[in-house]
Amino acid sequence: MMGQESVLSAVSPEVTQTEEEVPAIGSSPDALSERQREVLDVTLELLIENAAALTMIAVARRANCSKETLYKWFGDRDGLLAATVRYQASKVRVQPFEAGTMNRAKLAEVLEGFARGLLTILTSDMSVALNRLAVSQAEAKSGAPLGQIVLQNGRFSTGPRLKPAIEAGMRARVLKDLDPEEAFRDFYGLTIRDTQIRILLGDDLRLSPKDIEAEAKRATAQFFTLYAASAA
Amino acid sequence: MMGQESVLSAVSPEVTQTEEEVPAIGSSPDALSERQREVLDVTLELLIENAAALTMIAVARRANCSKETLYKWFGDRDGLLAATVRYQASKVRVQPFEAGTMNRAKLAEVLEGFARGLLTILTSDMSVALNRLAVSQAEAKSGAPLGQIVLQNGRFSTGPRLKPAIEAGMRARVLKDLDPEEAFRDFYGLTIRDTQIRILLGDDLRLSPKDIEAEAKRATAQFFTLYAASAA
DNA sequence: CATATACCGTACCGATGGGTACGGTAATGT
DNA sequence: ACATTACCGTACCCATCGGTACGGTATATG
Repeated sequence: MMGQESVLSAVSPEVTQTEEEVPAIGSSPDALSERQREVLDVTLELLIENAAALTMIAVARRANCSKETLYKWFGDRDGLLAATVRYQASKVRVQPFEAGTMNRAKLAEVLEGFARGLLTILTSDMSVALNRLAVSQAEAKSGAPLGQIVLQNGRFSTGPRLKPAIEAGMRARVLKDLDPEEAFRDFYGLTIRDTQIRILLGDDLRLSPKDIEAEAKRATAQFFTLYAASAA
Repeated sequence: MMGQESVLSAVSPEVTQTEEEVPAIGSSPDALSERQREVLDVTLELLIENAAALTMIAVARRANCSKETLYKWFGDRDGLLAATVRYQASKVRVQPFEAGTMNRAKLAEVLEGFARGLLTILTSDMSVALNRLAVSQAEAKSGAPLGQIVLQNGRFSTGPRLKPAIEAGMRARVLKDLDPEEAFRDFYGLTIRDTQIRILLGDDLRLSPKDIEAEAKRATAQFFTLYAASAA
């Protein structure tokens, strides 16, 4: 017994002899086999289509696998969900921002790119579906804190990634002295405003790429208004 | 038959001879009897305690009423939920802001009060529970758009209420010329930032009254930085 | 008193869905 | 060739829950 055991180990005691697949970049896909990734893709698919209809049989049927296999791999329904969320999160790895000479134009570019990315992600069907799922499970004491994973992906991952740029901006005297975490949260607020919550609540608020571009520019300009170093 | 019929009108084929209650302004308490309000309070209670355990029998038991009565009054489960959300929304009516002389200090006071209120509401257990519920039901095509009601309460109600103040600020040359709706959304973003979504996702982020006070002041100051009229 | 109304409490029904068991099959290893 | 492994598909069990039915009681009304 135990050739491919439960993935939701969170520890993965021994397993993982990885006979075929390179773990790719660090992201650590938790030793998911090709087939397992297929299953998780199906789960995401169903989740986006209709979260209410996301049942074990539905997944098994569309993935052409048996329920028994699902339970063997993922333990139970929550395990499947957690694995799915983690899997999706692992797909969105981004470049960590390379430090270099920093000036206002460069910082503006980084900020704008960040805002664009954030708006694009958070308004996407995928993100909306995952956030809805995580929110609705958030109160359950179930050991799987989906919310944390989602936050990791939508906020905590981008936050630390942006902070170095802000700090570089401070060192280059482009920005005032400030707490990078607070500045980041301000920028986040200026970028997202009420967009995400409205979408999550079902408000039909769609952003075209043009809208996103404009919003990113606006947020960036506002950020500079708040935090640009006063004089030279 | 039919003395107190289904509340979730939306259809109510014949009924509604309205022998007693004026519908007041649109929203109105929808002619809820004392006993019905009791039931809805129980529902809210259960919702806050543990939304997953919010079952018809649970409500009936704690409210000491029969399931049959619940169905008679509210039609079905969704009807009960919708009535509950609407009921709670009806409890939070606020004063509509009285116009008067406007200056920077006065506007700052209004903004700060608004931000305080918004933060207080959106971080409360009640709001979190209702938002979780509405978010998780948002995709369902069910005729009851809980999300709209919740938005009405958490954003759309406060938005229009704040706009007159912003407009007054513009007229008094305290603020630049701007689109009140956009300015409101900016202020909303500066106030809430990532607070609400983090709480909804289960992040244990608690704000003390002191914190809320500070956040409100910060958001207000930032808003003026963005939008104060340049010179006199 | 008789009747109707409104409601409670309990029992019941049917569907759904999580979780398990089992038989069959294809591939792999010895 | 045989055993093992991993898996599919189906059938099955069981708990839960939405929704309905029914009997009983208190109140009001004529």
